[in-house]
Amino acid sequence: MKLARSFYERPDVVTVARELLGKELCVVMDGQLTTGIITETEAYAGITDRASHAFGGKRTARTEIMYARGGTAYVYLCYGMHSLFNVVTNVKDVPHAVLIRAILPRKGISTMKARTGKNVINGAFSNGPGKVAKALGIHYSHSGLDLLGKAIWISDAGLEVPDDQVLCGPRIGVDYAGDDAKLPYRFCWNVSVIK
DNA sequence: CGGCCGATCCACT
DNA sequence: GTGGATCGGCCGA
Repeated sequence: MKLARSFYERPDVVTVARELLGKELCVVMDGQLTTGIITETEAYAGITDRASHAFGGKRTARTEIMYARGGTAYVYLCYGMHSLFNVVTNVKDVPHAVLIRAILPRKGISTMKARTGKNVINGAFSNGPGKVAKALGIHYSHSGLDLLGKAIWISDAGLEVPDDQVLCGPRIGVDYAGDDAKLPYRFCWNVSVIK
């Protein structure tokens, strides 16, 4: 069942990041359906969060998408070669977002393998935000798409994600953010217990 | 307009 | 564990 607008528009981005674990991210690109269970997320808490692109209320052509209403896709290019996919949360003009860092591929696996080439190492797959977007066919030009639309949406797969299977800790790659880099805004569902 | 840098990934040692 | 790839976005001049 597709998640409703109200799921994304809630005020606490950290809660949304936690609850996105176990949900199914579904994407139709190039006529191909690919989906995966979300296993790792990070919250970016808007204008007060030094690690966020919207820190200090900054608005640019790129970050403007973060100010859209909850349930919008924010995708941007990192290191000149990787698209990173985020879920915009909270109401319009509050630039909160959740980065999807890892998924467990579910449907369209052969399509994902074709897109990512030989990115299958030690049994892991689609772990890492750049690889997730690549496997799902998401490009930074897709930034701004509605998550209640027909290209990208998220479903409640009916999976239970108990607290004792969830790791919570600091975010990755945000050392530049000072004290905010230490905030426990990263959630990881321990995949080894899923099977 | 020039220069710096990044919410990363992979090959290689 | 480490360094290179690679280029859009952002800022300062």
